Amino acid sequence: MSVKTDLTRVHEDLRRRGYRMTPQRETILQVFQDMPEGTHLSAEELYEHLRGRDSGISLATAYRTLRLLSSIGLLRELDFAEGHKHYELATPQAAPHHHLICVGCNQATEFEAEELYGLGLGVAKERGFAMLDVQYKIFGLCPTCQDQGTRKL
Amino acid sequence: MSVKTDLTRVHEDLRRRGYRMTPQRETILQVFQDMPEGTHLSAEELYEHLRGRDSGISLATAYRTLRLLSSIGLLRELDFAEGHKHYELATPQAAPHHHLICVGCNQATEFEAEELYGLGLGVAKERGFAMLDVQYKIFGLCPTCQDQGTRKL
DNA sequence: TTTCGTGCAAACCATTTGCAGCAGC
DNA sequence: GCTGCTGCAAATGGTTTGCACGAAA
Repeated sequence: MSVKTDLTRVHEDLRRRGYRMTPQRETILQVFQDMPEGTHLSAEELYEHLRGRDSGISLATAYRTLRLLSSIGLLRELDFAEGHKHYELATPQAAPHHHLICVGCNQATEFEAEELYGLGLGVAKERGFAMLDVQYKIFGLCPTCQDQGTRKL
Repeated sequence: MSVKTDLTRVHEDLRRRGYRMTPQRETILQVFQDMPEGTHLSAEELYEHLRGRDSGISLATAYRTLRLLSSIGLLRELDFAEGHKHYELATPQAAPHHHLICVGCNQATEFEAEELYGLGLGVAKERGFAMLDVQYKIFGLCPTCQDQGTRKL
């Protein structure tokens, strides 16, 4: 789990597919690794972190890297229905965490539910699909937003 | 289940909230009702159908109406992670259907899984949320796309 | 040295919005 | 007649792309 080992692995993952390791890609991965487990960032949020580090990495590169890292399975692309994507470190296998989303304040809380993974595998297999990911989302109003009746249209 | 009864109900749903019934809204609803159960359309796709009917309804109105009808629960907003939303008739209660999505060709297949609704209710309740909707998605590669190895990046 | 990756700015695409006229009720 | 609704066109916001230069391997 050391950072050094991790980077080496990433480097190999990239090269195996004909991609290169660059300081930008390294930095972006580092940002995700430095955050509490399960944190998810939008491209814009990642860009803010990068600016904080004076990395000089452009927004375009942030987007390109997010896409690349997702495509090789290092990040997971999340889509809450709010107009932009979020990304999180894809912990190798392990508990895929699902989300409870407040449509009032857009806050997303995580939770686990083992059975969802198996269920997905079953359905996928049944239809000859090779499953890549499952996402379960509950949309609702959090206690605070229920009080305020502030569902924004 | 007659169309006439349905429209009256919609009319009332709208008026109760201070909205008006217009021919545009009626037509758009009709488009959804005329499609096979469970069909989902993007705004752009709806617009094509509207053009086909020579309705003269603008794209802006299509968007506005989709949002409105979703907000009062007549349509359900779906979000496959492909950059634009889809909408489908929200059958009053009944089996919420979930989706198996091929990331290669973007085709979405539906399936049912009763247990997902109850699971959502449980998690939501546990945290004081008022649940509005649950969506379960399985991402993967359909048989055809597995063969072609055509996951588009 | 050959590609691939990056920054920049312009382009894109889905969606939203300001406005003036039109239409429910 | 008041006010919400619509069409149009312009604006917005997230994301992608063309290009020329810089840098992995």
